[in-house]
Amino acid sequence: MPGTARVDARRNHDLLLAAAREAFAEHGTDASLRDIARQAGVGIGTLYRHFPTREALLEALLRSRFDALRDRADELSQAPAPGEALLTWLSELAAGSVTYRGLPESVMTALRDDRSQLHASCAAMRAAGGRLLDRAQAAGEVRGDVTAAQLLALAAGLAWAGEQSADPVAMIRQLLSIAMQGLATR
Amino acid sequence: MPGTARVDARRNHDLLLAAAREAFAEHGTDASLRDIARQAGVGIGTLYRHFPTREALLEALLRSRFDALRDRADELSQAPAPGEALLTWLSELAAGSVTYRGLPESVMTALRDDRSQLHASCAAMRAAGGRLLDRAQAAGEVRGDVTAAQLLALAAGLAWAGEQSADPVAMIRQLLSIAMQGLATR
DNA sequence: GAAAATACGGAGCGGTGCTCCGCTCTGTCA
DNA sequence: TGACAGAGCGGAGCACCGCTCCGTATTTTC
Repeated sequence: MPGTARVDARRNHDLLLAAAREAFAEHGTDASLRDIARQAGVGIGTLYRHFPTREALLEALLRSRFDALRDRADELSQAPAPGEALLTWLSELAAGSVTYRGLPESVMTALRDDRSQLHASCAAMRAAGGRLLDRAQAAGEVRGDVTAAQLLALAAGLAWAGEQSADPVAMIRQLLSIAMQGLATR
Repeated sequence: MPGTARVDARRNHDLLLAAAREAFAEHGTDASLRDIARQAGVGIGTLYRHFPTREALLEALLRSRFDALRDRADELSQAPAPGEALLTWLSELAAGSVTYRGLPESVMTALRDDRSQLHASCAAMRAAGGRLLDRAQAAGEVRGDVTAAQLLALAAGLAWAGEQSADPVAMIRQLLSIAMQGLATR
């Protein structure tokens, strides 16, 4: 998309992205889209033309991060200890969830709705996590009765619980510790 | 409050409660209050006079249930197996969370804000769960580094994850199974 | 039946997401 | 360089939201 559009369009695109990043960071993923347009110095119509849905805006902000998480999973699937690798990946996944309040909900919604602009990158990330899970299960280090969807739901649930707490990072770490012990075989 | 008010007031109170129960069940805890008033055949002002906040409405609908859960915890604290008792209680807690979508969030919000009308009953329930937890920890059946607040956050997080899934009941059961194994000592 | 107390209802305010369309500005081509 | 097609812009407008405020209606009391 860069280069192919008019220069004013490209400029507004970038201004909107910057404003959205700030607004989501401050007010969570349900920040006012009007405020974002205002902050970008742009009309509300312009925002909707560049990003027809809120998911499209989130996708533009998060795609690279989700892709990185997917690559990270593939990288970790070469690690010697499959169980440890899964723990590492889950930790990084959960850690990233604190950037925008409401992000776990957005991810779960995107996974449920394949028309969502966020769907593709989330699904790719889940698939990569699933491969990590499969390997840990094959190695006998993780309970066999757990699916990738459940794993993602678990991570999202813990991240959500963190959001609700006074110290999200500490809460997530503790809940993750419990969850990992719960995932281990017997 | 029953008997002490005007008969029309008492009637509208009950109509509102019935409409709210239905609306929350259908649309979750963030159902439109205007719709609830409309459904009750009452003005929006009347709704706000009877229930000044959404939490007040929820409290009226849930107080008895929370009280029952508190009593249940006290009853279970006499059970022979403290760990099993905790599992039973958590299961019942999580099971109740599926009645209204968004309920886990309401509970966590209420616990965080002691001015909320829901706060008292939620806090009492958490305290009762905490006693159950203490006993399980004293018996050496549950990890010592877990607090009542974390336990509630965990339960709410799993319930929230269930809400996001296609089959909430099955998802909650599975996540709870993982969580319980994670809570057990080593 | 009159007076006092209480409750009612909805217009109205500022906010939201989202659409639609007249106008502006940019890139292109003669 | 100047004109023109069309891509891009912006905000008025719609329907909804939570919430307040106050003139009116109803119930209770005397």
